[in-house]
Amino acid sequence: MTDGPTINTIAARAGVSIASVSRVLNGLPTRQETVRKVMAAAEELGYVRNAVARSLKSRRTHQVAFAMADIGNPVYLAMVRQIQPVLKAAGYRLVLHSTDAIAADEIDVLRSLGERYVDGLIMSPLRVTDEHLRTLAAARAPVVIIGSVPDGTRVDNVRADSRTGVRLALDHLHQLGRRRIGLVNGPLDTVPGASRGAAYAEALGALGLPYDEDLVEIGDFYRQEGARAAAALLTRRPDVDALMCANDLIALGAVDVLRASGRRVPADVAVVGMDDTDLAAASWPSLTSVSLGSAERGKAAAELLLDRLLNGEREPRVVTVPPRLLVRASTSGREPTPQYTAVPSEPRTTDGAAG
Amino acid sequence: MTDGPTINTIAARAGVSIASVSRVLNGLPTRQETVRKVMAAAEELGYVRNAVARSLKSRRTHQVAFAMADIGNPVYLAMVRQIQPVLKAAGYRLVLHSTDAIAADEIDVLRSLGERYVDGLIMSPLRVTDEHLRTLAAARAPVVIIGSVPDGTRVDNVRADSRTGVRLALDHLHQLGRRRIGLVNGPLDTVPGASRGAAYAEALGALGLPYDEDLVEIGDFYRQEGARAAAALLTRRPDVDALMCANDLIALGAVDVLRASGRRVPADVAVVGMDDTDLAAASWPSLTSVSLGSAERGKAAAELLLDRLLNGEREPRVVTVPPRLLVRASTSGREPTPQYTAVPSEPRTTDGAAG
DNA sequence: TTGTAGGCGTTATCAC
DNA sequence: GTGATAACGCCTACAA
Repeated sequence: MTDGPTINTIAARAGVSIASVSRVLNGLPTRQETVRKVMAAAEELGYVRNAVARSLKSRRTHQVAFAMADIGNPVYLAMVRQIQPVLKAAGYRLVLHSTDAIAADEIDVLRSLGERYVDGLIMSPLRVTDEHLRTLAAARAPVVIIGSVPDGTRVDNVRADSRTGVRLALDHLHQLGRRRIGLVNGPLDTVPGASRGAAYAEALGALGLPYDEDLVEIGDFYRQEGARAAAALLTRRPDVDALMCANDLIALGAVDVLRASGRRVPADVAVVGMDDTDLAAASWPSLTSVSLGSAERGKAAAELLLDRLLNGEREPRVVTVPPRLLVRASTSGREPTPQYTAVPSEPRTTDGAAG
Repeated sequence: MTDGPTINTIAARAGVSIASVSRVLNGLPTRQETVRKVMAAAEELGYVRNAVARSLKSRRTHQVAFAMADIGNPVYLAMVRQIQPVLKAAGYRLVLHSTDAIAADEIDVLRSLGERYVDGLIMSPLRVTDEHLRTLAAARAPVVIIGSVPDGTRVDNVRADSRTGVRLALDHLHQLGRRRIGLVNGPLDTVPGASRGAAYAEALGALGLPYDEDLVEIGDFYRQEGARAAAALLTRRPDVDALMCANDLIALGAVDVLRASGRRVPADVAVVGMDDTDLAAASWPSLTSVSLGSAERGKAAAELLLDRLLNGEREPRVVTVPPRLLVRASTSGREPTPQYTAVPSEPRTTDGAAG
């Protein structure tokens, strides 16, 4: 663990100048003999390039940051899983930030781009405040935002379409003959909560169903909160025959409550979740869920960022990932063939525990 | 997005030398008037320190890397969730590596420490080969290994104890009156597979139960592989009354198969998983699982590393995290109060989708 | 208290 | 081809 060798060390050892060492190491045209000497010296000394010095000179770190609200949330993990390999293939490292959904922290991350420790940033903020937009405009490195920003914002942007997603779910439930479809939503002051609430009302209208506020309950995006909210809704409207849930965790909580109340899923009440996290396929009954394409959004964001790193001056682009309805047992009643999609199909990956 | 200001820019603007600027920015004793001028100039110019130049000089990046086998695996995610906040609190950034369980990639990560883009590394290798050990000994930055290394290896090391873990599970099953306890294991050439297999045999012996190779089936650490292996075992031994599974995914696959074969869980066959991933609590019936303390191991590793970064020359330390049996419905038959442990209890974290 | 100058390890531009 | 030499942005003796 002593101080590593530098090109100076090598130059001395090989009896050449540091310029020659650098040339050899970078594959620039050099006399064979020199190449040999330098390579030999580098080999013997166990030389490794210093990435920091390199970055200072080249103004490139080959690092990209991903800032998410909560590293514990499966949705972001699905994104990380896609982002990581894309960046890795392009020779970039991934730096992770978890902002705990605090706006100030997100702003901080944006500002810290000025430190130049990364070449770019992918960020998935919970809300987009004016301050976000201002800081964004002044950002010192390319940024890709996952989540909607106001039209006209000059930034690469990857969006989900939860409006269509909710519509898909309600159409499905309607086709199954359900007419008293409840909504268990998250807080309305979050972007997803607001948009899903509005989409629910709109979809009901399109189906010719009345909007009944007794059928709507607000909780939070957790299993327990979902359970609580579902229970409240069931008390008010024991005749509900379907529950649209604003995410999978809420849906799992709803299933818990339905089961506890002696109702069968889906025979008595059909349940639809959202986000299609790993838990949807793993639960029993498996959960019908609207995928908002977390994985695709992550991949698209990584690709947008890489593209901009190569081509800094192109126009900002907006990518919208279409939703997809994954019908499983919680609405169809037929449990699909067991198939687990949580882990990639690489052979020989184990669970990493030792002992 | 033009070139950011440097201390030179500020010095010019404030009419002082770069040394004074640096002093002010670092809070060294300076005349009030100078401080004022420098701060004003810095403010106006929107100055942000360049982390790369800083690192070159200070030889510290304030970054730490975490190398895991597979970013898709819940076990590693549990570790990342703990590692991240610990590092963040200490002012370190987290760089993520996913090595796809390829030994050569892991060696690469170890070697790349010479590039000095991080101050230290936490690594959770699948197997520890001689080359790992050699590269480890020559590593140019502090490393913490999660997973067992040979005794005497001079490296900070965090271990699970799957031997005791398997023992806990088998004791539990035995107490429930189960006597024909099968094992659905992963590949024997992985560290976890080997140790869990041995632990199973040992625990049976301690309980006075015979070892019957018909009760043991090898698959891989995935749900589908687990299902296949469980099916094979059931065909051979239809009278099995409990299944010990080498991880949660295998256990979920086993439950699928048991259900498909008309057996009740746990009435006919009790099932125990391992690792206590989020899926264990989320599935139905909820899964009894042996926690090997992934979260604790992650936290311990981060703390060991931080400690060494402060105190480079202390003796290597070995931390062993004790296992814990979490009894749930797949063995006890009583479904516990719905409670979701996948996400932290921070309020107001949403699922991050927008639209 | 402040400024000058050297160095952290590389890359790149010059002459030679 | 090769070797001095000047950046990259910052910190820090040392000198003034």
